[in-house]
Amino acid sequence: MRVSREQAAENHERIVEAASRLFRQQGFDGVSVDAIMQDAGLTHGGFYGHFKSKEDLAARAVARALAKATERQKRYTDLGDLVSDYLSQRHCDDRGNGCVIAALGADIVRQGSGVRGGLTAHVRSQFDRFARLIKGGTAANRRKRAIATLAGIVGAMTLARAVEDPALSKEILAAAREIFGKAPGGPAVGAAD
Amino acid sequence: MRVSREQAAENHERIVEAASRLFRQQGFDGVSVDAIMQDAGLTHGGFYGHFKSKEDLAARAVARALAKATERQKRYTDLGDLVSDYLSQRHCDDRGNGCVIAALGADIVRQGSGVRGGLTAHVRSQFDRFARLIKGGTAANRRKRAIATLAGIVGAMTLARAVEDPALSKEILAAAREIFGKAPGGPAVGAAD
DNA sequence: TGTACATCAGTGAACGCGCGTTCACTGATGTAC
DNA sequence: TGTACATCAGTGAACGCGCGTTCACTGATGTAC
Repeated sequence: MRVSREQAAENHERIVEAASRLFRQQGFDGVSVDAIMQDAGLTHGGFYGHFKSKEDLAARAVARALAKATERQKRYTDLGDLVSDYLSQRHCDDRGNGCVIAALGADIVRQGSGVRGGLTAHVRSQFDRFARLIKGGTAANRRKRAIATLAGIVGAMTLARAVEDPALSKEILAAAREIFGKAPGGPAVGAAD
Repeated sequence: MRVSREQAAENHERIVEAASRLFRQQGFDGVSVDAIMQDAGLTHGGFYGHFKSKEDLAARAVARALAKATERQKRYTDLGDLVSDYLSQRHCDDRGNGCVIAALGADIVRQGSGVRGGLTAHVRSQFDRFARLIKGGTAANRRKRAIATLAGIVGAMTLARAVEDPALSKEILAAAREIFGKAPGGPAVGAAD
């Protein structure tokens, strides 16, 4: 049963959205093409009319999630606010709609160039964005602190999700909010607090 | 063909070692029971004489890797040295013998209690170890800095491995070595550099 | 605007394959005398 | 110490299953007149 071109385009979007969420929740290998199509309200047979392969969809789904993240971050003018929201309990509990790097982490290195290339560009732009939000010090110092800050919040989220004990998880998030909210590693000029 | 009890025990160890390495290299889902047994020089049929299930082996393999990591870290008396070695190019290139958290990262949250419980205990002891190596500040401050330091090095390794560009990867490692080698977030008492 | 036909998005059965797991069997090891 | 037998670690064929992917088909959509 053919559908209209707009309907087909809408279906395409729904598949990418479903994949983007499900991959982050359950990993690339933890979600089948059939599960994605069902989530999008379709049957699995139509999949290859939209995508070359599951890997092709993975690259598009990751790109979609990264683009959304970039868009969402544009509203922050203060790095501390960004870090606080990133390290929130809500983000920790909602893997499907959160940071791709924290959700898929080590799996990314095992993916094809479609996924890894998109992620590399995103990481680069994140460093630039963070560096722009950091005050004081040389440009080189701000860049190093930007790198350390992204690494720190990604690692803290990974740890907070990995541990079984909710109290320990909350402690990790709180400590990381405190330390990384200030973009650590700046030259200790003023020596405040 | 029955083998001696010592031989059987040795085989058991070899299976755990192989799994420990292969899981870190290729992820839990990326390695089959057959591949692990072949790597250990055996055939797949004997697997269930040694382990209840693949998940059971995963828990033991992770426990083994974590125990080895703990043992290896006992030699460090300086947190900066530990951080430098952790963030070395060698560790970045050798996932199979490196940090479990950086190698399996987000996959851990999707594993059973056998894997997650072991990891939780390990993370706790790592925080204690790091806190003991940090000088200055209150105990509470040292603990927060210990948490931030572990998060930072885990996240930096995850990022350095995820990006496709080797130059960017090296830059991430270098920046993180510089920032996290000092256990950032301490009270700025002396204001050195 | 209305009709006739070509197009093609989506369906669901089917494919080969590799997975985790089971099991009857083998033959060297361990034990009892 | 030597012999006879029970044990059991490891083998390899086989299991059911779910996976990614293919394909003949359907029927509403889009197009040409």
